[in-house]
Amino acid sequence: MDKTYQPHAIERSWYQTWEKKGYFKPSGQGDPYCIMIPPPNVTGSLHMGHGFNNAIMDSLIRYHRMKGHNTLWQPGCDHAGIATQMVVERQLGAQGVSRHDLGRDAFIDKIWEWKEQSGGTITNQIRRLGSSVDWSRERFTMDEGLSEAVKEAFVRLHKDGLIYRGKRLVNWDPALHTAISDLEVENVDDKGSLWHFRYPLADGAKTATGLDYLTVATTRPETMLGDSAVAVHPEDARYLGLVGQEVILPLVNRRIPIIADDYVDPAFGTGCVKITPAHDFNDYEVGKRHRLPLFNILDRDAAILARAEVFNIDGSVNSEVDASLPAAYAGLDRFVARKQIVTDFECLGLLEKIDDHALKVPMGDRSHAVIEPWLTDQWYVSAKELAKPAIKAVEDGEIQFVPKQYENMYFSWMRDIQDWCISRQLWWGHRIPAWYDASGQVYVGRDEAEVRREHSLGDEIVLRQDEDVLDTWFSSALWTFSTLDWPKDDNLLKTFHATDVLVTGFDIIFFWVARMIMMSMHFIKNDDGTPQVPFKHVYVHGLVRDSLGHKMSKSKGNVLDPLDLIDGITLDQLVEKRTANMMQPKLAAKIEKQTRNEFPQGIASYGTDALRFTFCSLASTGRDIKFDMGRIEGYRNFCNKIWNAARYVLMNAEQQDDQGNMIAAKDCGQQGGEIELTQADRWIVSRLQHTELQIDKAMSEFRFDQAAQQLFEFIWNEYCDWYLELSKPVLWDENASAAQLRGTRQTLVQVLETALRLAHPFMPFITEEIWQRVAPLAGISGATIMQQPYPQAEQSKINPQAEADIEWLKGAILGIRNIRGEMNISPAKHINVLFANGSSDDQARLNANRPSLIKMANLASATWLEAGTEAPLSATSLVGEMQVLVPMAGLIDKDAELGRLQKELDKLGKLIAQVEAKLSNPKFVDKAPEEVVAKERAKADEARSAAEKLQQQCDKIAAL
RNA sequence: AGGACUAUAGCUCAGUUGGUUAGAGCGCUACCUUGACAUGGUAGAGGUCCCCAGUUCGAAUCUGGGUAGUCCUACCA
Repeated sequence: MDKTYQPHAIERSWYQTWEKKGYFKPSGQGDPYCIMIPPPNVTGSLHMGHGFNNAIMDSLIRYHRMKGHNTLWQPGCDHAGIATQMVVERQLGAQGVSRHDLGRDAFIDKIWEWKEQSGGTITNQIRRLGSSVDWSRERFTMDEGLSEAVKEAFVRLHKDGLIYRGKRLVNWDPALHTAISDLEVENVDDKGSLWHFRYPLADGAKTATGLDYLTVATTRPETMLGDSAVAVHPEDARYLGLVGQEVILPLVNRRIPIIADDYVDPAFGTGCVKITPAHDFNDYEVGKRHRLPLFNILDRDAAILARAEVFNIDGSVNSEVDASLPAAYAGLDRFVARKQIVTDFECLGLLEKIDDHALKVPMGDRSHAVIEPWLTDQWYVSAKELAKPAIKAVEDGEIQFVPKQYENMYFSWMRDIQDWCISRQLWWGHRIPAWYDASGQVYVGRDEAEVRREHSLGDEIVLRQDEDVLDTWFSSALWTFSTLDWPKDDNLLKTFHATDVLVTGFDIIFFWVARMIMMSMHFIKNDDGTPQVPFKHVYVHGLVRDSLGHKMSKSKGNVLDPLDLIDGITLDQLVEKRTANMMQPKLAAKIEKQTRNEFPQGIASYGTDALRFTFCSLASTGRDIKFDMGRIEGYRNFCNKIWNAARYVLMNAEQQDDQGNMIAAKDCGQQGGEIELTQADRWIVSRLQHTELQIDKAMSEFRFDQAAQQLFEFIWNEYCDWYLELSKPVLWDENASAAQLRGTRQTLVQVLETALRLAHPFMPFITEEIWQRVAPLAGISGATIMQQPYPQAEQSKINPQAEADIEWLKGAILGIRNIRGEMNISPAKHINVLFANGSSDDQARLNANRPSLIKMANLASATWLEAGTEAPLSATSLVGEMQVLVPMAGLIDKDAELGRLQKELDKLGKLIAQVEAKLSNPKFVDKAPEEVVAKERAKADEARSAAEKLQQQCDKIAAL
């Protein structure tokens, strides 16, 4: 083995081997365990969030696979309608071609081309992350099978009355020319204005204060062209008499009524609200209540129409209204029209004032265009009914969120869920399985033939399929079962559904998690006919942020590619990567500066295992993680530590014990005929059992950080720091018996072999690489560590006596090292140490551990001082009652030792004061549980006795 | 506007049902190339657990109120 750990030398080849040999496929044996990968966008590339997500899922998958489960990790990608279409349109745009130039079919072909070309990026990244997904079951939401599932779901929901088509206000994205759902709208803070317009009263009417106009305040002047009323609060005394009368809408010269509605807040602005039902969601509701006509004044680009399209609120055309708009605005973009209209009001003397106003502007999450509420025909899923069982499943604990607080977020959204607009005016996606005849009558079916058959439509009737496609999230909502061959075959579905855990970020709980629950429970049934949940647990992890706590995003230029942490990247390459293809090239300079500042040396190569271990160690309670380069470097060092520990073990154990002398793993820790175990051997085996228990506990609670921590501490602080060192005096002892040597060698091997299995779910590559060399020494044959059983603690191997003995030994060594370190005694100096005032147990322990003690504390001698024998003047450390004495002569300065003792005494003094304060409080003694009081008493006694001994020592030295 | 979450060492974070001398990694200081490892070893320094009240024998932990930050949902024209 190389002297240092070189991750790139081992990772790729192991992954290829695993994949080629089919180790990622379900074993077909044991209880099923299944995770569905949250499908990344096919044309994107994985970022740190995916790396985090994958690290957790693969840890769970490998853990359960080793536990003997029939394990499936289902991979795949999402077609990501809008995002993907935008990417390809942008590419075409760079060549001066629009999608309309190509036409629908050719454009879709282009997207497929791009998907073929870029889809490999993600699968390569998933492989590099070591994710043990079953590639043979890889799915894409636009695959034929999944497309069938989408059609099936649509048709059935429609039959069940849960999908309908309707003309309503939707969030219209004027840049992308499509409707989007509420969730795809981001409300962004903006500083705007509140314009106060005067609307003259008709027919000479006057307000209570004698004015001949009403003043309305608006943030969107241009929509006044579509006003169909002015509303006041029904109890607003100022305007009571005017309700039912009319105002003349300026510029348009339309008479519109003054209505009374609770919606109006009399305290805000003037208490008069212009009502534009076709361009505002609240006004739409008001309009519905008052049966007002809707004046649609905008086209799909959000430019002003020449003539308003007029509908009543029920969608019928209102022929009584003259709907022509002032010609001056026709064709103007809404923001241009806004300026013009304000100017025109001013000219008419009808602009009262302009106030600054903070508001939220709705923006499309993809296009960042200002969203326009717009009246169109769209398809909707009616969500209320679907939500009911989905809410109940979480209430009943059939689905559990981890951490639990996310359940509240889920409930609050689900209990107030709105219908879901699922149609999109895009080309890339699942075409809606609906057909129209010449009169506009709509028919829903799996295909045209079915529609004709079911509705007895002859060939003479021309049918035209709906041009629209479905929201990407519609197909994603079916992911847990559409990937398992639904609706064609329920074999896999019966085995792996409900899946075990969904691992995801909180940002898509509404988009995806909630909808998966609704869809699964509608379509999939348990054996007893009850609705089946898609997964039993939802593990919600936080976002990965940069070192400053900022969200990573391309436009900020602070994204990290997990592969760059694995392989490393030079500074120049990183800058190049972050500033290439910028939407706003101006930012490039800033990003470059920031990057050069944060990574002056570029990024070193840390390897997959270190990256994964870092993610696991940071995965605590669902909170966001600030990615800290110090952590990954530390865990790369941890890998190196494991690597070198293995080198040491192999160096000592290879070609030493043939198979005949091998003890079976299960006997490790027991005294055998040809094997003699030291207390250190029993100790490390005992500590290993504790570690196994704690890791199991952590995994059952999704506490990957604790599992990682346990592993780290066991391997580094116990196995490497102590056990390996304790093995040296045995292995290097010329007088050691063959049985003792075997005992230690085999404990070294077996604990290492077990620890590798323990660590494998978190660091798959290094554990496999080393295990291949170590397993044969442990008498284990097997092709891969992946298929070995996960270590399980055995109560019989927990050995409190051995643990106490080694704790004693550690205490003595630490005491001596402390004196050595504090007193600046050269590490090269072999010193003589005396042990005094101890029990017979102490004496026995000294005798049993003398060689270890001498080696690890670098002593010349360790001598038991018989009672009554005068000790030379010494620096002192205590192990319980026993004194460990380092004679000062020629080594230690008197004042230095006094200083050191005083420091100890100060510490003890504080402790004693603290504990005695408690104990002298009668309320504490009376009320606290007895064992707590007893513990405090013992603590006080121990501290007092120690202080007393150290004080004596102090006095003795001071007296010189 | 409502809600959630966060605040612990210089930095990144653990800290279970209230009882720990409040921990880890990184960084820092000193010493050390000793036959697994300098991607290392040994020893050490470093904390008013955001603030204020309360409950309790006892609070980093529970309650209330602040402060600061992050986020979600809804939204007043």
